[in-house]
Amino acid sequence: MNERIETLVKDFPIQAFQTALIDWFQSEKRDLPWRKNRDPYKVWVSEIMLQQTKVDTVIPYFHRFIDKFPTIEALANADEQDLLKVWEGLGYYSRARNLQTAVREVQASYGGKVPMSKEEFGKLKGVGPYTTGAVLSIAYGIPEPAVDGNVMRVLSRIFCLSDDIAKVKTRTFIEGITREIISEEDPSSFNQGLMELGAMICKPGTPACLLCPVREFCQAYAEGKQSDLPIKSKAKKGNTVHLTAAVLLDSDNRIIICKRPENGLLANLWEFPNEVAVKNGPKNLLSSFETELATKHGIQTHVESPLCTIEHVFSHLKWNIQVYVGKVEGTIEETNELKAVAIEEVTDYPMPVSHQKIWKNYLDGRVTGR
DNA sequence: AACCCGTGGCA
DNA sequence: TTGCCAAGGGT
Repeated sequence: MNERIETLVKDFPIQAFQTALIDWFQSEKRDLPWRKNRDPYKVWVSEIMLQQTKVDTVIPYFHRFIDKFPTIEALANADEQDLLKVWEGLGYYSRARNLQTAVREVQASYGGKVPMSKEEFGKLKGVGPYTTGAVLSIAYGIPEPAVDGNVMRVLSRIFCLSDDIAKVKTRTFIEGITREIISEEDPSSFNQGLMELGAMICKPGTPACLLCPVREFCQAYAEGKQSDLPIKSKAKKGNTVHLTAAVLLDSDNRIIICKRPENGLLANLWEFPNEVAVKNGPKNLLSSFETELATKHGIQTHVESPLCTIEHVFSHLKWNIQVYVGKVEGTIEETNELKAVAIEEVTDYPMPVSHQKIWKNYLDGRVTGR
């Protein structure tokens, strides 16, 4: 244990803190679907879904996911497109693909049973330090820290830490603190208690200290600094990318969609043909767009009329999409990356929310006769 | 270490 | 409207 952690923990009433936190968690915890049992697979799925995602958003996805893929075997054998369709709209799609890679590894190397050692489990794709601690403590009762944003905020206030919680080093440091104060008897309730406290009481901004079960242990509260902690450096805001896109119909009124590359942003999801817009006038823009579609997909297109503008904000960039309606000459040659599908079949394909917006706009326009 | 990777809710 | 935030991990 390093010297700074030793100093912080030396006079901290560990036993009393554990009892207050765990008792509060036992009586106040929310009734969440992944808390119905300790099936390591279901705990694992929930923890992946909850990464950077709110509980209320995850709940319906969790139900649909477990309904469709109830076991490790079911997920391991699933088609990736079916998997992405269930994940559609949840974001961070590599989580889903990494999870499938990981359960296949569990099938191949661990007889289909989620491994209990942090070395083995933590090595799996998409499983980092937080998820390792969360799954091992909740499913198996192993006293391993599970330090997420909640825990960093709570412990920054309890111990009055001014470290920047945006830094990886700070998470490692707080894991060290947690290792010293975690309950060996009930690490599951301890870890979940810290997170539940962060979510329900010890919120960002102004926390509800008067309702806090561990207020008497909180140094920030004692010093009136609870609203100034934790320290978190700002993320730089992303640039805007201007795109030109089109809903294209072939001579059979089928819709042209294409598959995104297998790596990077929105990997392997489907979308309407689009290109980065060139910085020229509208006429020039559209003709160069048609040229790019011909070069890239080998399709002859006629972009005809504007449909809508879509603004879509990502965590690290923004899309501004000028959308048009147009036609493709004849029928296209379908490939793995390019398809012409019936109007009713478009939503069978996993699409990012930005392109779902485009499709909704197109269908609304058809209904109103635009 | 810094950047990439989604989305929706909310002050 | 804009920025911030949410049970992070990969590279």
